Amino acid sequence: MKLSKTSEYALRILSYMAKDPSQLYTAKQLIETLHISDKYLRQLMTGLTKSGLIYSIQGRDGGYSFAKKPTEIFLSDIVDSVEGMNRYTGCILGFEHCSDDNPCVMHKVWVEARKEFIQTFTTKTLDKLNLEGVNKF
Amino acid sequence: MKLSKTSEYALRILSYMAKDPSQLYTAKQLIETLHISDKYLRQLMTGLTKSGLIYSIQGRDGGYSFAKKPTEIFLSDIVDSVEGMNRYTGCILGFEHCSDDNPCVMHKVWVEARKEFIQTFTTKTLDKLNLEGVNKF
DNA sequence: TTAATATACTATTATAAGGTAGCATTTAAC
DNA sequence: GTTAAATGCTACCTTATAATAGTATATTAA
Repeated sequence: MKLSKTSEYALRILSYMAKDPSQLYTAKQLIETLHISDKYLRQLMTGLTKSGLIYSIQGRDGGYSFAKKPTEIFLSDIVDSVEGMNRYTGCILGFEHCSDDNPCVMHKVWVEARKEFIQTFTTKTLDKLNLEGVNKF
Repeated sequence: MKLSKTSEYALRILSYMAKDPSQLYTAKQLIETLHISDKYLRQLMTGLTKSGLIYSIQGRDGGYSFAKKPTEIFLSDIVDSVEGMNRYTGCILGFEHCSDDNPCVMHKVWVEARKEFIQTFTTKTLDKLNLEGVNKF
């Protein structure tokens, strides 16, 4: 019931940016505000750029900004772009061929338990979060 | 939204054993039926033994059996004993001090999303699973 | 008491995730 | 053009998880 560290970072960064979505953010600024290591953040941002959630401007006075509006970015989009689709689906017992039609013994329990999670993350957009105090930590 | 491989194995093994809970199962039998590697399964079983879910009988004609009845073993007990308590709780954004009183921006969303998971795993016991075809994979 | 058949323990190896380093590339101010 | 300030790329290092190997210990049947 954990997401990867990389997902945590991606959600933190984009939540922070969503508070003022039209701004251009430099890597330096994000690093200092959110306390994420330099090179790791850049890698992550490159990934988010390639997946189309943000765009980057290279060179002097460059930085990152939203490519889609926060009203159009679902939380699941962020997780999916970092972890690869379906990372957080799949059988809890690790069976390859487990499905609704051919369920493992824990299938029903697992599917119901994660339904709320998937439901929330595929319907909530970035702007729906209460972004007050987004960088207070 | 994943559990560790070790949790997967633990759930698989105990689900299998729960179909005939009074039986004494040898490591060999579990390995052959469930296709888990020899030494890894033994390590795992030693851990489950220490956490009090099963007991082991050493020596010739030994094996593993339930220390608690499947009706008394919650799915969360199994996961907790393998992963350590609270492995699947904690803040989705990785903030140490995030709590109901001092929530991060995603706290509310996250708490609601995982509620069903925690609810299910802390209330469902092993015997409540539909154990038909537990070893068909 | 010996041999056979179990589990227990400890150390090692392999793989994946997380994180770091250095150089290359791009762009705007001057 | 040159320089400064920004992102991009690739390779490497570190740490944690997963898996393996070998030896020790326990128990029972003969």
